[in-house]
Amino acid sequence: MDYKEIDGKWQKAWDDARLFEGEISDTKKPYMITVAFPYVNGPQHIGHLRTFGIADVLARYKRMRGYNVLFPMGFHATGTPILAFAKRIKNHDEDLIRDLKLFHIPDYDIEKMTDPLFIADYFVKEIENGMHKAGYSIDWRRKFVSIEPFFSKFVEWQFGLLNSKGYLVKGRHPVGWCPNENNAVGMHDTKRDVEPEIEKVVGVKFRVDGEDAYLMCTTYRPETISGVTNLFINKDLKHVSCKIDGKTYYMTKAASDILKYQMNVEQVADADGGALLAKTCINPMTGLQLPIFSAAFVEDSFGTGVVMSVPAHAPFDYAALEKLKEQGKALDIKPIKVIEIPDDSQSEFSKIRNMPGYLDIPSLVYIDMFKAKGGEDMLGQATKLQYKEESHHGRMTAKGYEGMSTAQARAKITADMVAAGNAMEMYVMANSPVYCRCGYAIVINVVDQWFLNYGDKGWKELAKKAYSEMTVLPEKSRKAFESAIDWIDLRAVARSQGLGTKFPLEPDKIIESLSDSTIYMSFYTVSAMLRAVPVDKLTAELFNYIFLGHGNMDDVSKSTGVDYAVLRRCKESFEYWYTNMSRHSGPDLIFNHLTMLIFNHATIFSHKYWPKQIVVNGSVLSEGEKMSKSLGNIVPLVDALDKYGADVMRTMVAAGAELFSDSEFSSDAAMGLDERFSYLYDIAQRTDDFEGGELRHIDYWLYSKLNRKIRDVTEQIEKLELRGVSTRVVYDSVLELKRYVNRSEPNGMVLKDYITSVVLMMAPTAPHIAEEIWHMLGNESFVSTEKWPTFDESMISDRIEAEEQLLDSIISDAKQLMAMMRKSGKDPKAITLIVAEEWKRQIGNALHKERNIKKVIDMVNGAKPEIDVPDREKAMKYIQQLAKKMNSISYSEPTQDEEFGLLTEAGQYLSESLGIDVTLEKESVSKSQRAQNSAPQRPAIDISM
RNA sequence: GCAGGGGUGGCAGAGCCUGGCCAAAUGCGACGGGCUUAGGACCCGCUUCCUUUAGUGGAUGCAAGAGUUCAAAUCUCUUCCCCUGCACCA
Repeated sequence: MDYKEIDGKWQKAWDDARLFEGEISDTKKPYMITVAFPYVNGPQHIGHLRTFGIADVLARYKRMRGYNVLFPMGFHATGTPILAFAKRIKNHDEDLIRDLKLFHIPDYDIEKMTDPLFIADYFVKEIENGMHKAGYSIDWRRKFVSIEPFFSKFVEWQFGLLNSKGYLVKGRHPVGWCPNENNAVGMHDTKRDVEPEIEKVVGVKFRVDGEDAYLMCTTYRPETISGVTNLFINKDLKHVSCKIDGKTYYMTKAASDILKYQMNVEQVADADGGALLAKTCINPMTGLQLPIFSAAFVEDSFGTGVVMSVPAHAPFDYAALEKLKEQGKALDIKPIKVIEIPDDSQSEFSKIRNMPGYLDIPSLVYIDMFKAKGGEDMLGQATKLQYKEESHHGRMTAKGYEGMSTAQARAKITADMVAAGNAMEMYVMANSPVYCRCGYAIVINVVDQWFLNYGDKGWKELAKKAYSEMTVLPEKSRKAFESAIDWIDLRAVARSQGLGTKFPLEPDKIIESLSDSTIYMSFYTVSAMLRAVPVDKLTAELFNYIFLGHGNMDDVSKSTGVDYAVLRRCKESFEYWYTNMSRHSGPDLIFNHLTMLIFNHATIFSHKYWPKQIVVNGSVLSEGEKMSKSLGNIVPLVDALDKYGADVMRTMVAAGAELFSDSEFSSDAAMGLDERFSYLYDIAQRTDDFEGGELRHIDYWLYSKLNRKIRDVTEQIEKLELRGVSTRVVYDSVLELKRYVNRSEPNGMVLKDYITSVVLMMAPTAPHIAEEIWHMLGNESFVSTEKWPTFDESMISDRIEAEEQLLDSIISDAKQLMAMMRKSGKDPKAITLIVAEEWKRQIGNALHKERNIKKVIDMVNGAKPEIDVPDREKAMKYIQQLAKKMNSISYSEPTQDEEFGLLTEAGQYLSESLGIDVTLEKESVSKSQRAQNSAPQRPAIDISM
């Protein structure tokens, strides 16, 4: 098949007919589909086909269901990536240039890509071209780019609105920070692209006995505070005393240098580590006096450089104390156990705890466990396992928290301690040191920032309400959104660099590029009309009128100078289309864009304009691997479309996997699809070669399969379970047709009916081939706007399908038998099939129903027999045989005569398939010894030699 | 660590919600055979083990273990393992 020619032909025909241009209608219900617009910093590869392709399948399906469908598209260019792209070109970045060449981008264009606007413009065109070639049913009149001035006006309006609602707040937030360059660093700004992992920990204050000063220890395990027996410092490090919020603390100098980014730390004086060892502290939970020792494992710049020691629950602490004891120090320190692991838990701990020698010191158990195993970092591994098992199975024994789970106690103790002023929350970098590209180690800075306050309670409630009314596909991603809505809190909205809209409250900043695109979908409803309006006329008043219905047309027209007809059409367009919108994207956007979209819609638009559906889909693997530059398996979309055709690619990538999982591109699968499409195309061409005529068993079978298919596929496509749709429509249809054609001479009318419906069901995923076959079948209309087929429940017959299956099992049984005979040198001449008697069916059905042998025996052999049998002894034997496999007895619908009739009709098919004469007889008249082996839907087979 | 998703035959992947007709669809791959000058095309068979030289039988089996049930890939619990996300970044 010449896919390229077919694709081009129908794409042009659709364009000429302006088939996909959405206009509002009085009679048809709207259905608007929007996809997260593509970011224009690179060409499209086949991965893009997934989200956009699925959306297009839905658009095409809904169109066939009679909806007035609008599928618009725009382009995203705000933020820093395009600037970074231009910078890399300027620096002649070889990797990037090589990638671009892979996509056949000519040198003279690459040279111009030092200009960000050129880049954006270039890829807008590239992507639009690819989308056209993929056959998306997009209304292109509405496209816009997110850096166009008229869109910026819309974004400014939105932020003004959010500010007036009080959702823009100034706040403080921990970020990875380069002390050298003085700016925030994310993963992309670090050496080897390491994400700085910021963790919240608890800083516990231990008051120095007899002084108004404290030693503070950061800990992940506040539940063990009452088990603290002493503190550790490293006396060889440089220490200082410093003031934090009026209180004096001792810590290492390095720690205080780092901590000053996240709190008010003022260094007062140097402090001598050795002198600190002479002091003691008070445990804020138990009041115990704690000595201070020196230990080498204490790190200079992690936390405060002061560590609390819990020998019962921390292998490092236990080991350090043991070492001290060897030196004659810390002799009176005894581990204090505060967490107990029950004996019956499935922990490693409980397996060996009761061995002699463990004086109720959990950490010692873990240490010995790993000592026995040997290997590196014995204490580290012991710590890890103990932490894990105590977190999982542990129960508190500490005073005041007895019986609590470790997790509960951790939260409760933290809260109690903070409330009493004995602890504070602070941040540490879990994977420190992380280095900025400039070479400096990154610290944590708590910075002032403008935020969108998604933590606002009222707003959250509103978002939850909006979400609860939405359809989410696939259903199993629902929970992810629920936790995202709960979790999302302050979100920084301004950045110091990047393309985009200026932040109204701080005009030297740019609005962060996910924040500027939370409600842009609504802009599609008016973009084509507003493009003609001078930008300075796009005031807040105008947007308030169009999107919120504020004010009246005359006033707005007068004050903005915009023609009232334009205003009215914009308002009508928005109010029509935006009542029914489905939003599509990949799962990576759940925790940011999609959640923000829910929040912003909920607060900006009135209830009827909230999104009705969110669809999240997986991505695409290329030949079994994730697409990546290093593997070199990135396939440019346009190349693939040219090589395999749009429909093969659409079916494979968009419909090749379940919604949430990754689909896979492979040339094998492409060949497989090509074969099936070709088969459908060929057989459609031949429908007129066959006569009509009275319907036979096999015709009813095909109708049954077809109607079942329509029923199931309709149900699946509604849920966008496209893998099921494509296997049923493409793969299964070919299998069914092959069987139908093999079984006997096709009925031309039946064949055409079948193919017509299959083509209609193919239209959303494989629209070009569907159009081609549709017209080949003699239709003049576009299949793209035809009606989706309906099914007739009465044509779906389990029985007929089971009966056809019976033929298959007879054939395979007989083949097996003949093979066996030939193996032993015998030569089969003819086959007799012996159909089981009626009483066997009755017994089988009774057993199936009653599941009770005695009852059935009674029915045959009792005082008042309900089942009439010719020979009671035989019948008893038969019951016993069946009883053994009670669970697998199925109900037999066909009577002996019906089964006989079916086999008679299929006689020729059986003979041909087996290559041997097949005759039939009933059990009662058969003289064969094998006749008694016959069972309902399992005729006995007698082979004569 | 927290949150979400998952673990099915050589591979991919259905089935699980609504337990029984499930040794488990379908596709790919491997193997054997046919067709053919040839074949990456097409057709047939086979792809857990045992049994049977006239069949429909049996065992084991859907990460591991336990439970519920007449009956478990499917329901419940526990454990192990894998993937994704954890923010100012599109």
